[in-house]
Amino acid sequence: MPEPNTHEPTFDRLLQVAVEIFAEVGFRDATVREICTRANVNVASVSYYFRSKEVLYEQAIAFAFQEACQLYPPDASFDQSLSPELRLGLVIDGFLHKLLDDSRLGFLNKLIAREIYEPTKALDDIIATVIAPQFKQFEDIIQQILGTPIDKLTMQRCITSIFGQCLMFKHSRSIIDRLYPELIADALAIQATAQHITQFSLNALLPLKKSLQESA
Amino acid sequence: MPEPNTHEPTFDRLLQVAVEIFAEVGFRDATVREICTRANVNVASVSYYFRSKEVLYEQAIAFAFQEACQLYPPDASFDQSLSPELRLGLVIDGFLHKLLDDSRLGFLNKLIAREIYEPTKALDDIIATVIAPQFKQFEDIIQQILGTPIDKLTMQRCITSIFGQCLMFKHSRSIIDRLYPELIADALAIQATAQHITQFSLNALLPLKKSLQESA
DNA sequence: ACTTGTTTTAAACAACCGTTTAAAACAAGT
DNA sequence: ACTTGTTTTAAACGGTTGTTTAAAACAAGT
Repeated sequence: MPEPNTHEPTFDRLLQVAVEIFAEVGFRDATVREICTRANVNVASVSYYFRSKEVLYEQAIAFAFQEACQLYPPDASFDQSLSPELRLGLVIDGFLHKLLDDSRLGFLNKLIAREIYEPTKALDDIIATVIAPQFKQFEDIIQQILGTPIDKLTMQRCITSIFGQCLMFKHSRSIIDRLYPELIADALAIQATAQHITQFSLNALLPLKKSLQESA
Repeated sequence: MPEPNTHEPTFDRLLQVAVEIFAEVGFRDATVREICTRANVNVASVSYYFRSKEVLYEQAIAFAFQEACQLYPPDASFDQSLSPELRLGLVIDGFLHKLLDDSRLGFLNKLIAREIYEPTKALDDIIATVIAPQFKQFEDIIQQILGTPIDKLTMQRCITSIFGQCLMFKHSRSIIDRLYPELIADALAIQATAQHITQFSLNALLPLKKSLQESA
């Protein structure tokens, strides 16, 4: 029985493995030798098919993005018929699971999380195509929850607060593992944690509504 | 006029510069050559005074810790006579400023933030001496705010939520700089952002108190 | 079978890393 | 002045990195 990855063309195997390894250890710590070894491919193939490690990285991100698009099409969180509170919960739950899941589902979000912490040239693209839209979605949801327009900076801070609570579990994973491992022990725990972040944020947002109404 | 760092002994200059560079670029991306160059010292000095780059790193962290301890002694946030709400604000404000300040004040917290994202052997020490106590302080404050004992996991999640909101501005600095630069434009803006995180978290915590009382 | 263009391969390259070496420079005690 | 122990120095070492090379293997058309 031949290895499964021997049948697919070299180019595709390289891309797939590149996504995995870049997501695992980041651009800097990933070596083209490791990528090629795991893809059953000669070291020179990276230079041959892509021009450099950098180009391979960009293509890997693009590939992961395409893969993600067709893997999970427009979420239920975009369904405008649902209440904004429910949609906020769906977004957070999906985001957290993708950040913590170790299957192919989470590769894109892991690449992005790495790119956020240690940016490369690719970050600006990622912000434009992924992060800014996600922030916009948060903004819309928050807007609908509050009902009334809100101060621009306050809105930015609220988005940051929600986003920060989620990313904590990726960027500060080491702390979670050592101090609070139960919070992400299994899928159920993750779901409960997502539920907490949602409720925590909703609790925090509602008084903003009140103080706005009172001052009107 | 001789360079100021020529008078201090080699050992001390190495430590000081090491703290700076490790805080700036992290353990992996820091090169002993760069450290030695900026300290006006020969490359071999690292092996001579410390055994290796690793040991230098550990000593640098320890040095930064000592420096921080005598630079800002026990905060007002420990003053038990103040209200827990106020103390929460003080902790968050101090933490955020140290995370974002580029002077010597912030070196320790930057080293720690890096260590959290990409742990080395030093992390366990740091958790025991810095992070766990800080989390304990959050726990005490939250406890006092709520008045009544709270579920252990809920407590852990609340601490994580607050901590995550703060660390967002360090670990996801690239996003802030590109999308919401006004949030940390100057000391005043940072203070306002800290105020937001505090109010956001207080808003989120209070309903926990209510739901506990109601279920009692 | 032979040619042509593409793909794969083992080996080498140049640059950089942390670390070591052995000699030179220095300081202090006698 | 000379010895002894410490510090500094330029140079080199061994290993790893991304990238290149030039020859071998392969595929397809005629």
